[in-house]
Amino acid sequence: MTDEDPVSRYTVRSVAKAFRLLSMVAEAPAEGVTLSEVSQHMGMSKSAAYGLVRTLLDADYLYAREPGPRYCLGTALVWLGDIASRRLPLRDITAPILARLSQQTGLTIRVARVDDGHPVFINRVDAVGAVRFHTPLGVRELPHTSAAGKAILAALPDAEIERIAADCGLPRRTRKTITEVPALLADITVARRRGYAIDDEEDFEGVFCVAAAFFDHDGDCAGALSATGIKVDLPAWRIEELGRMVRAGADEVTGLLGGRPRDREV
Amino acid sequence: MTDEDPVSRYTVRSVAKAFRLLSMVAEAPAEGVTLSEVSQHMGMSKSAAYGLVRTLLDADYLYAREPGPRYCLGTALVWLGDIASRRLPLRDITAPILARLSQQTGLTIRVARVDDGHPVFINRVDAVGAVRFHTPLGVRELPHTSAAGKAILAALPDAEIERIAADCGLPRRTRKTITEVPALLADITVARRRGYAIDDEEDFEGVFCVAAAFFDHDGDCAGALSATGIKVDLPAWRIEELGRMVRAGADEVTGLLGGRPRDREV
DNA sequence: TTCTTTCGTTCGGTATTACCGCACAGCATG
DNA sequence: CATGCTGTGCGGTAATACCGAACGAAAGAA
Repeated sequence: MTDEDPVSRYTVRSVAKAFRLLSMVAEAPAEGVTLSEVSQHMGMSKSAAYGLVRTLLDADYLYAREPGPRYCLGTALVWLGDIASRRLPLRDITAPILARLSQQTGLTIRVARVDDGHPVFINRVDAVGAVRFHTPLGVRELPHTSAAGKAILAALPDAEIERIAADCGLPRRTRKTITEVPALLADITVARRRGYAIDDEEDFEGVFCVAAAFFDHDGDCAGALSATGIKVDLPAWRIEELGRMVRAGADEVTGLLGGRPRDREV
Repeated sequence: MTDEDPVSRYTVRSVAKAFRLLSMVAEAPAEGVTLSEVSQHMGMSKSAAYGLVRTLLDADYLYAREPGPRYCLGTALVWLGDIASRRLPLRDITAPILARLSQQTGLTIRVARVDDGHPVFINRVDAVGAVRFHTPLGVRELPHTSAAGKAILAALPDAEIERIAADCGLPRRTRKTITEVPALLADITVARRRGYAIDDEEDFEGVFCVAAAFFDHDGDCAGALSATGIKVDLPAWRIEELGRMVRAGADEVTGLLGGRPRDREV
């Protein structure tokens, strides 16, 4: 066997397998998975899967739900995830601003940080009584299908945008997703002038987002705030108002970061 | 070597080590840990620690913060923790009640589920502008030092309380921690009559908690709601009012669970 | 009922592997 | 310059995690 690419020489394979297992459980239905499903999806014998699962159970990374047993994500992950998210500096700084925007707008407000041009949402505040969007945290999202992603791209030079677009390939998510680089650049040019970016059903049908980026002390984009709602609830005048509010919130974050906004025309 | 107790025959040791490493990082300062600290605390060579860390980095369970590199908990844990906590049935049910209580009281409201008589907090809503308590989620807490723990104990027969007390040994946390079984039983008897439990600086100096339990369809205690504040802000009349509000919130949760409250006198 | 299937669990044996020791490179600091 | 830290690489070997087979139990079919 001379496979070198899939894992580096230094990768501890058992650990990588354990993480693949956790990802599999995370992507499976909430009821959990059975041991046989694990062994099948992981391509390993039942006894090997059993050992892995037992290890995860002992560490509370999984728990067994009767009947079945069906295995679900355990409380140790709640613990680690809580600590990890609390330690993200952006989260504490932005939390009160998220809460205020959520109250003012009655919408779901999220904050993303930048990861190589891609947005990674790190916190979310659902407005009371609002529609709940099942948006994951801690995942690198596509930059061209979300308002936050486009707000982040807008802070980069066009050449950089083209590089990122080439990397991820602008996959289609809905009928209205922008899948061509020129159209993306045009949309971002408009966003730069306007001061906020818009996602008009480009990620999910019927869902509308408004987002604005904030900047750190180097003038680099550190992330974006976004407001998410149902399109039918958002006439043009409301979007304009939302854009101003999100823009103001993002500028406030920039101030708290001790940052200065980069010139709009990059 | 004939050690059998520390790990069962089915434990995948590398994975257990990876989890110990994550716990270590979680308990270390927020700035992260260096490779040498890892190898020391884990009792393994630097090269072995390097392999583990590389594996965790590749999976985004850790990320390297410059300078140093110092290793911190990564976004994959935010992702998994978010999914895990969203899938806890109690969390969705109680979320709006937490938000309402937090607004009404201006305090931090938490919800715990039961794990063998111990409370495990699974969600928290900080009131805007309130003091932030650094209370972890997803961890089995001591039953006798928190209001939530005592509210949960109050739903158990005295014999069961004595067993749990013997298990964890009632360790002291502050000057006012109850460390003797008779005093604990007396405190819980009062809580049963009153309808809510109190933690009067028994876990942290200066911190006061009020909690009430809720019940599932079997009449078993499923968890508790608690309100946490600074003692100097809470005169007796306010505590009484808080107790009524928390009790009402917990009863509401009981209703949503399709449950019926167990008879107070167990 | 009885047969059949499928589940989770357990146990040796062996091929795989993860670890230790050592050596080297990049930075700081003295 | 020397000296103390880092993190990074590479063999060799002891440790190990995996496979395959088998068992008891439970669920479904005849």
